[in-house]
Amino acid sequence: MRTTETAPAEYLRLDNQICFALHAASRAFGSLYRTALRDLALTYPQYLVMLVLWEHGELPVKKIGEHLRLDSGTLSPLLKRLEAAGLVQRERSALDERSVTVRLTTAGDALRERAQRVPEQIATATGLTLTDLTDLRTRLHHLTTTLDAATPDPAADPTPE
Amino acid sequence: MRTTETAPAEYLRLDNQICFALHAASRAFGSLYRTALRDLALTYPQYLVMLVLWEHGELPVKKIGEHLRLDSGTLSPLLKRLEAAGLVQRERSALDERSVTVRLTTAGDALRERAQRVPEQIATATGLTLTDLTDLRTRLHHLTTTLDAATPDPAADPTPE
DNA sequence: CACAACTCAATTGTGCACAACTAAAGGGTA
DNA sequence: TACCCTTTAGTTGTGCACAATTGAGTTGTG
Repeated sequence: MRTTETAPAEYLRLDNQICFALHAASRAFGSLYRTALRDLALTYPQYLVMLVLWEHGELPVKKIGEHLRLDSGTLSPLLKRLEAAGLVQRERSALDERSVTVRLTTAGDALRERAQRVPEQIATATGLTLTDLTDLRTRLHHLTTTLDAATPDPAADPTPE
Repeated sequence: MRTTETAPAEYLRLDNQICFALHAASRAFGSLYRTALRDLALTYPQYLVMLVLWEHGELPVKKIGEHLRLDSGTLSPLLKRLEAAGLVQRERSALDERSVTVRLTTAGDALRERAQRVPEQIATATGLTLTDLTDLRTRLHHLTTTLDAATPDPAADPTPE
């Protein structure tokens, strides 16, 4: 007698692997970025924040969090480190004193130039064609959207009778 | 005058998105697992370790690390927490005193039963077919292998003249 | 105006990832 | 046997992710 039926087990084992595959791939990307970003003295999440700022110029913490799906618990200390590195400046908004505006310094803006070559390095390392990269990106984006929709928001009212 | 050519910029921006897509997808999976594993009182990485042990029964720390691509810096404290929870038992090997064997306790083995339903919940939440899941898993696995090969091993001799 | 509800950032606490290092044990060779 | 090199866990320190909480500020409503 077995504790498990084999029929569901095969199916079930599969997505254990998909979650692990995603976890491992994410960490492998992390290692690669760590290497590529060493010269810029940025961590990978710091680089993501800089990308958002390079694109949008100036944003409140809240908006950065929306772009990156991160909350203040992660961003506050990260932004302090970027400020300590002289790359950004944080200033409490005059219009709404609750909000803190994050702005690039001259050094932060200048770093953009040196960061230009990073993505190409990464793309080469993936060994994928532009088409494959686009396709994978699309799938992952779609997957994230689906997963987010399927995950109950911990802040949501659990029983709104 | 622009600081950046538009031609490479389009190409370069793309894989900024792929790395972010992977990062976001990984974290979205994390949230989903956090919810699914709440009843089992396991974190997602702890669940991965348990999966390895359920499959292989008894392994030294080193082997667990090879399966999950994790080192002792991550595994040692994690395994201590699993031991404190009564799920595993750690014992220094008699044959090789450097090695620590990790074994499931009765409770750890019993948890397998309750964990059976987790993967199905997850698979459903992805909203993907079995075929799509398999395909994505394969792509990610391949991507990880490629990335690992492209990432210089930090422990490797940097200039072997 | 008063007050409740909400918003935003920051803080606290737990856990994971990883580099760098330490310590103990094992294995090989002069 | 003595010495060196390697292997294996563990420890330390830094940084990220996230839940829960705090506190200041804002908004809506009576």
